[in-house]
Formats: sequence, C-alpha cells, structure tokens
Amino acid sequence: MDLGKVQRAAVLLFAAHGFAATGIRELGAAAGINSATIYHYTGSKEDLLASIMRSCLEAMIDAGSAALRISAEPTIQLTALVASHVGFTATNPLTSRVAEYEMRALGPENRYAMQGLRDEYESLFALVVERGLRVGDFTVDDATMARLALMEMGTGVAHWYRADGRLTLTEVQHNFVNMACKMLSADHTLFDGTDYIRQPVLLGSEPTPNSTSIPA
Amino acid sequence: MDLGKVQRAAVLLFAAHGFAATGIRELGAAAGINSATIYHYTGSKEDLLASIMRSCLEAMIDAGSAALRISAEPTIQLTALVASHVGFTATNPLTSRVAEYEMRALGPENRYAMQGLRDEYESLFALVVERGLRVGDFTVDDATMARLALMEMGTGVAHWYRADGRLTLTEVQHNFVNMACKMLSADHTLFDGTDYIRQPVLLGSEPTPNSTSIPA
Amino acid sequence: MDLGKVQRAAVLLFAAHGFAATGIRELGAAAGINSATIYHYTGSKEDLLASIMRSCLEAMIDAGSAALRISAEPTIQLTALVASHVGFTATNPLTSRVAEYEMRALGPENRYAMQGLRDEYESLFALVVERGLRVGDFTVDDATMARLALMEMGTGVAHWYRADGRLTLTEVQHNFVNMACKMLSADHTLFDGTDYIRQPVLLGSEPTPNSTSIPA
Amino acid sequence: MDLGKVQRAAVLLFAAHGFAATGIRELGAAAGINSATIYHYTGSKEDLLASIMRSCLEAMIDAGSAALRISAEPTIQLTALVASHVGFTATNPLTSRVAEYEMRALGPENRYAMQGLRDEYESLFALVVERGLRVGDFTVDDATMARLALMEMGTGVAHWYRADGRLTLTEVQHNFVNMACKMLSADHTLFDGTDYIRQPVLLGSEPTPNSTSIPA
DNA sequence: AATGAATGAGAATTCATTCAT
DNA sequence: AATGAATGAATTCTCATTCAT
Repeated sequence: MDLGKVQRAAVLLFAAHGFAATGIRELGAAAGINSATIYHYTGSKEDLLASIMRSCLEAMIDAGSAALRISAEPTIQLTALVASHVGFTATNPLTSRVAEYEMRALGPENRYAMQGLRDEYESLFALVVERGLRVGDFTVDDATMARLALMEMGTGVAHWYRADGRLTLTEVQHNFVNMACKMLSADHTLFDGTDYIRQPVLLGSEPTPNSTSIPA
Repeated sequence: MDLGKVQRAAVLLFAAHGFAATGIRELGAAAGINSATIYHYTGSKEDLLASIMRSCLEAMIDAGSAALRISAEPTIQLTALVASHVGFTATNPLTSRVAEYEMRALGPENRYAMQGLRDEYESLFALVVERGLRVGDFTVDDATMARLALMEMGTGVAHWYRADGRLTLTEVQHNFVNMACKMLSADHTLFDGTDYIRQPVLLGSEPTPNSTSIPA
Repeated sequence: MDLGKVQRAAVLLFAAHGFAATGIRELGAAAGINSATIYHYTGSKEDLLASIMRSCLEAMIDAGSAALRISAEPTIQLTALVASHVGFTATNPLTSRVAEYEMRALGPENRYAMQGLRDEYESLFALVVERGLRVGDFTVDDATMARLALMEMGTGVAHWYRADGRLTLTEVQHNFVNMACKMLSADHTLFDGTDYIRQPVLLGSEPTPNSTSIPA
Repeated sequence: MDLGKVQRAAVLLFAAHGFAATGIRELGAAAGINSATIYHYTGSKEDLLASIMRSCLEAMIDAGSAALRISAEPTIQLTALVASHVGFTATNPLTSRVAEYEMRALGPENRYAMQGLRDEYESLFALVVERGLRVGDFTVDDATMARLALMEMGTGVAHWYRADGRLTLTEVQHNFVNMACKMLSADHTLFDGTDYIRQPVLLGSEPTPNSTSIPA
C-alpha cells in the first residue's frame, strides 16, 4: 500500500550502513512489515535501490534544468544551479548520499542507466562553466577541475546539513553561491536583485528526520 | 610474507565494491593466496580494514601537520595544507576513498578510534581557517562551511585523478590551491616564491595502477 | 466455476516439472486465475493432486474390471485388459504419468488410500495371469515378474504416445495385445473375432494436446 | 573427502522423495555433514544430480556396448543387452530410478547433455531390434514399439527388485531374457550354451541397502 | 607459512496459505 | 467467486572464520 514507506526505510538504512550491509529482514523491520512483503513492492533489493536512485537523479536533472532556464546569463545560471544543487542535497541528504555512494552496488544494466543520468546532470554544470569561461564572465585555471570541485563541494552538504542546524537552508545556499562565484571569479553582485532560488523538491524516498532512529 | 600485498588487494576491492560486498575468498584470490592464509596477516576482515584506515589517516595527519609547520603565515599554511591534501589524495586515491567511505563498516571500537583520527585531521583545516579569518587574511561568510567545502573539494580528487591523466599532480595541486585561495579571498600572490609543496607519501596499501584490474 | 480447468493446468505442470517443482502461482497463471482462487476449488495443493489421482485410478479400475467381465476366458481377459490399459494410458497420458510418478508427493493418509487403489488395479492383472497359468493357457517362468513386466510395458505408453502420431490408438492396442500374448505364450488367434476393445474414457483432468503449451 | 557418501545420500533421498522435494539440509543430514559442506563436493544441487546421472548413463552405455560386442548374432545381442539392462538396473535400482525420473529437474544445458546420453543408450536397443528384424530372426508388428516396450519392461525392475528378494539376480535376468525373446519371437534355444551375462557394475552413487533407512 | 575441509549463522528470495475486501 | 496484500516457514546458497595437517 505504500512503496514510499519501504523506500524511506531503505534510504535510512542504506545511508547508515550501505546497501550491501543492509539485510532484507532489517529493511522489513524498519518499514514495519514482514520481509517477504517487500517483494510485493519491488522485484528485488537491487530494484528497490535502482528505483530510489532513478527518482533522485531525475529530480536533480529536472531542478538543474529549470535553474538553467531562469536566465541566459552564465553568472545567474551558475548561481541558480549551485543554489538548486545545494537546496536539493540539503533537502534530501540521505537519498542524495545513497544515490552517490551506491552506484557500485548496481548490476551492469542498472548501473549503466544510472550513470547515464548522473552524466546528464553533470553536463549541466559543464555547460554553465564552459559558457561562462567563453563569455569571459568566469576565470579558472581548468574548466574540468573547477566543475568537479564545484559539484563535490555542494554534494558534501549531504554529509553535514541538518534541517534543525545552526543555519537556515537559504543561508547555506547563499554561502555556497558566494563561495562558488568567488572560486570562478564570477561577479554576482551585478545581479543581486535576481531571485534565483526555487523551493527544492522533497523526495518520497527521503526519511523524515525523526521517522525512525538509525539502529546501531 | 607480505601484508602489503593483502592490503593492496583489499583496497582495490573495497574501493571498487565496498567492504561489505567484498568476500574474504575474493580477497584471497586477488592477493594470490588461499583465503585462510589471510588470517595469518590479520585478525579479521574488519581488522584488515581498520589497519588500512589507520595508516592512511595517520599519514594524512602527519603530512597535514608538517604542512602547517612550514610557516606561521595563514595563507601559506592554507596553501601548503591544500597542496598536501590534494597531493596525498591523488597519490593514494583508492586508499583515501576506502578511508572515507568505509568508516561505517567498522565496529564501535574501531569506528571511535578512526573517527578520532579523522577529527584530528579536520581540525588542522579548522585551525588554519580560523586563524586566517581572525588575522583578517581570509574572508568567508561562515568558517565551518568554508572548511567543509574546502576539504570535500580536495577529497573529490580521489574520484577522478589518474596518474597518467591530462594534468600533472603539481598542476592539479596549484589549481586547487588557487581555487581554495579564491574561495577564502586569500591573496597568495604575496608569497609566490614560497615552496609549499612536499613530496606526498605513497602508502603501502595503495594498489599500483596496473597491479590488478578491477573485476566487474 | 471449473475445477476441470484447474485440474488440467495442474496435470500439465505436474507432468512437465513434477508436483514439488510446481508452484501454486504457476498453477494459477496456467489456469488463468489468481493463485488465491485455487483455494476455492481445492483445499490444498496436495488435495488437488489427490483428487486427480483418485479419479484416474478409479477410472482405471472401472475400465479394467469391465474388461474382465467381457469373458471368462483368460486369454480374452488378458487381451481386453491390456487393450484397456493401453487405451486408457494413451488417452490420458499426462494424468496417468502424474498418477504414477507423484504417489510419493502425497502425505501418509492420501498415499495409503491411493496405494490401495493402485494395488486394487494391479490385482486385476495378477488375477488374470494366475488364472491363465492355472488353466494352462499361459506359460511363463514367474507369474509375478510377468505381471509386472506386462503392466510396466503398457504404462510406458504414456511416455511416448501422441494422438497425432504415426499409429492410431487401435493399432497401438493391437500391437501391445500381440506382444503381451507372445510374452505369455497365449494363443489369441483362437478368439480372433472377439471384440475386446472398449472406447477409453477421457478424464476431465487430461489436458487437451494444444490447450496450453508446456512452459520451459 | 568422500563425494560418494554425498552421492549415495542424494540418490537415497532423490529416489524416495524426488529431487525437487529434497532439501540441501536434508541431504547434509543424510550424509552426516553440514549442509554447507556439500558445496565443497559439488557446485550446486543440480550439479550433484547431473554428476550422478552422468555416471549412471555412461555406465549403462558402457555395459550395453560391451554386450553388443559379445556376438554379431542379433539374438545373442538381444539376449546380452537385456541381461545387461536388467542386471544394471537391479544392481543400481535407486540410481537408475533417479536417472530416469529426474531428467526434468535439470536445467536446459544439463538436460540436453543427459538426454543425449539417454538417446545413445536407447539407440543400442534400436540397433539390435532393427538388425534382428532385417535378418529375419525377430518378428514384431512395429520395431519402435517393440523397442520401447522392451526397455520399459526392464527399467521397471528398479521398482521392485530387492537383492534379498525371492529370486536371484541371475534368475531375474534369465526370466527377462526369455520374455524378451518371446516378445520378439526370437529363438534363443539355438544359442543356449552361450554365456551372455556379465557381472554388472555397482555405481558409487548406489546406496547400500542398509546404509541408511529412508526417512518418512 | 600455508591450505583444504569444515561449519553455524545468515544472505536473498520463494513458498503455500490465509484473509479482508 | 475472486483477488491483492500479507506472512512465517522454508528454500538454495554464501559468509567469515576455525582448525588439523
């Protein structure tokens, strides 16, 4: 009756212990159902992971693409993309983590498909960085490394952000936008009035902070 | 006869498939010995992981501490620390990855100890950032976030750096130092002549690029 | 609505893969109904098998007994019994096979009952052989072995007979009658005119040849 | 240390309950070892069955081929082949039964291979029957049906023969030879002195009568 | 130092069956 | 009459680890 419940339990456990170290019985217990019942919701443990990863990556691509459509100005695009990335990651930290870490747990077919989505998402960053450099709005030693550093930085948010932490999400987003702009020598004070932040999506697979405590 | 051989096989497999998904028989096969023989080199699978992580983290702390001793100048310290971090990570990408990812695979005791080492290493970054800010050499919105972004960025090098890639290690290090300084608004042109790069250590657990190919 | 449909699906699958290797879901799928619905037609998987076997064995006993009533002449009785046995087996090859092979799949109670029916059927052959020998119409080294060989031979028809094969059922019956008589040194040319062949019953559990193809 | 022990346990249980209804734990218990240890002796449950069937069928082919080499005389060949078949079946009744019944439990590859061996064995009978008919030594209505009846008859021995039964193996063999000859109208009194009986092989997979009792 | 044999615990998945709808 | 959801028990097979040799 509720695939979401199973997905949330899965993300909670996969994020805490890893896919391979999480048993199907553990999953059932965390979701409050018999382990056999999981197979009514999904074909296999791997299928469950793949479905979680797919919706996560698709949502990231959607949000990122929408960010790029806000403006044609590279600096605004960068700004919006970083804000989107950080916003999404901070809103769905566990699901993001699972989507990042557990690619290797997939079989060849699923891995190929998910890697394709991941590449599609990364290409959004590549696009923006390249255009900004071409137009002369950004300055970096190496485009590829800048893009990788940029993404990695934002992805790291999943490791420490807590909704009830010291800073609000908006503050975190602004800080990261500033750091990103400085890193690329982009002057975003020119566009200070622009509203580049969109409300991030909350995935159905993201456990609510207190839904269940992480078992030792 | 050679604990290093076992460690290298372990790092190769742990990095590729994860600790939990790697079997002791697989390990033996990759190391060219019987799986039972592994127990002559280590007490258990977890011990093997812990020993790898310990030497990795200790080497990182050593290198980072040495970097800080190069100068009392925050900008030079930052520069040296980032160069050290990137240099170490690029030289030992697989071991670094294992040390980063597999903390969760450890039992409580080992995890506590390793987390302590990790914290110790992170505190080096915190120290430099705080001093730079206090002295007025750096400018950032939030010290903690800057530190986290800084480290995450450098750690990401493990995901893509290849010794035979497009850029030399020294180029990569300079690029990251530049990005870091820009991110913190640190002016390192003042110290351009300073030699802040030390030859990174190659861990005994780091597999040589072609020692064994990663099994599918 | 149709127990026969379920029985035919069951016989098809039991004959192909065996009772133990056939799942209740598979059964439902082959019968075109939900697996839970099967329990409206039968109490359990074993009950389903037992009901199939019971009707099969009872029909065999009926046909065999009728054959013996055709005449008091041992040779004619033999002839009619073999024709009946071969006719029944060739008309209901899959059901016969299931009734023969799957005795062991039954629980103690059902097995006891079914073994009783099987024994009753076998006793018809024993009776005829013994009378023929006593009267001097048959000659064999050992009555028991002759009976067993006789039955096994006929039962084997289920393994290869196809309604659309090279020979008609009547031809097959005549051939087997001839072989049986020769084996027992019975001279049935004396009774050539006698019509000892009855139309065999088609069981409700016997799948029609093209009803459903046997899944791999 | 003893694959034979495992094979004998397997044959005992497979013959009694069928392959599909026999669990790997049951097998271990019957063999006196832990169920996991079975995987030191064989790759899988199916491999275990396949290895049993392969040695059985190969031994049958060997014995049958040897029988045909005793003489070029069709009647003697028939006689020797039937004696060999019955001898082998009576000596290895459980293994024979398993080899006959459990073909369907094999996966496509193993089944194809085993069916090939079975066909090879059956072709020995076809060869003899055809030659005898061509030469005019045998008389039957239909060669194919005669061959099938012949084999089925002998195979049935596995269902009832007991080493400690009423008749010795040699007596059983002679009786079957007689029945076979009568069925084919072959006059073997011409060759009465010929010694056509060879000592049958005892397979390593055949349980000794009292090794273990068949569990309910 | 090294290994083949062995095992208890646990893995993912399927099973026949029940039941509320 | 029919079914989708649910489950405890069982399935085959793999696991990390031990030990006699």
